Amino acid sequence: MTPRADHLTVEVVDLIGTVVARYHEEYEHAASQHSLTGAQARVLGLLSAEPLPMRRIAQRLKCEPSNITGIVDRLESRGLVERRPDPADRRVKLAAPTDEGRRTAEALRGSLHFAREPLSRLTVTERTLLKELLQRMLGTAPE
Amino acid sequence: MTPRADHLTVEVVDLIGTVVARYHEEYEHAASQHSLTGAQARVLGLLSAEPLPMRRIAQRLKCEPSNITGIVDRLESRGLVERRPDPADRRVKLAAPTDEGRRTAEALRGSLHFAREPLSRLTVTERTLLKELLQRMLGTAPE
DNA sequence: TCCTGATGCTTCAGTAACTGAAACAACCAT
DNA sequence: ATGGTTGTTTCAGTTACTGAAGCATCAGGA
Repeated sequence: MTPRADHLTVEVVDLIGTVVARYHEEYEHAASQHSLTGAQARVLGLLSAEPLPMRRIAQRLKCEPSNITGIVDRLESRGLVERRPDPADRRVKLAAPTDEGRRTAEALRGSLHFAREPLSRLTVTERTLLKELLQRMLGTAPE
Repeated sequence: MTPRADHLTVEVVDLIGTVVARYHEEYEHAASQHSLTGAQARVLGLLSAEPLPMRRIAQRLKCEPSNITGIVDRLESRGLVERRPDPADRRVKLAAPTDEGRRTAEALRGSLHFAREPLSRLTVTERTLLKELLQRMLGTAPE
């Protein structure tokens, strides 16, 4: 009963691959419309929710902290992000979006077509169904 | 009737974002287990289906041809890919996997857990449903 | 046949993303 | 205070990527 590579599963995986590719395309496109790289857009998006220490950003993005230094440098030199001291720990630097950074992050979210265009082909019932299937798949289903 | 940012849609988009992130993680991980970068793995995967001119690889990966030169260079220097002349057009070079390249591509496919692990949480009926929803969403539904 | 323009690949310069090691400051427990 | 740990940066080195320039080849006319 081990469906090593049954036809249906392969088809679904292929579809997910297509979704991933399209999502990426759109994300990079939206980012470059605001003169950001994908990595910069991801960091800015994270920070727009909440200022974070460098180290946490690296954890979220699953990369080395030394990498984040450079990305935040570039965002900072463009006035989208600033580094603040952490009052609780003087080793830590908190990266926080500036007002302009927040505006850019907002605009970025808005230009992400992926939210609207492909999903608009589904009815509300179908969207709910899709949501539940994805939750089960990801193991994040509420019990 | 423009669901600008209705709650359900946002939730689904978030879930898709999670799927995308997890897919990428696994892909990069699988690639690095074979000492390949993500880009190299993608090119090798493409070629394992069929040898291709540089130009076509660039189109598929949506990047500049000059970029592909470097990636294929690295694959070639590791003996996974070779460049052959195209008998029909002497300008063209076909990139084709070597035997070892084919074996590596095969092993890579095998170590892609994403195919099995998350989907195994769904029943056959659910998988079929998911397939249909994704097809409709991507606009590739068979009418 | 000889131009001429388009096409396919590479080379080059320049930037961004990334890793891993080393350095430094500040933290924390003894 | 000592010493180990942690957070950030710096540095060297690799890969991925773009855009411009160059070279060879092709394909269509005059």
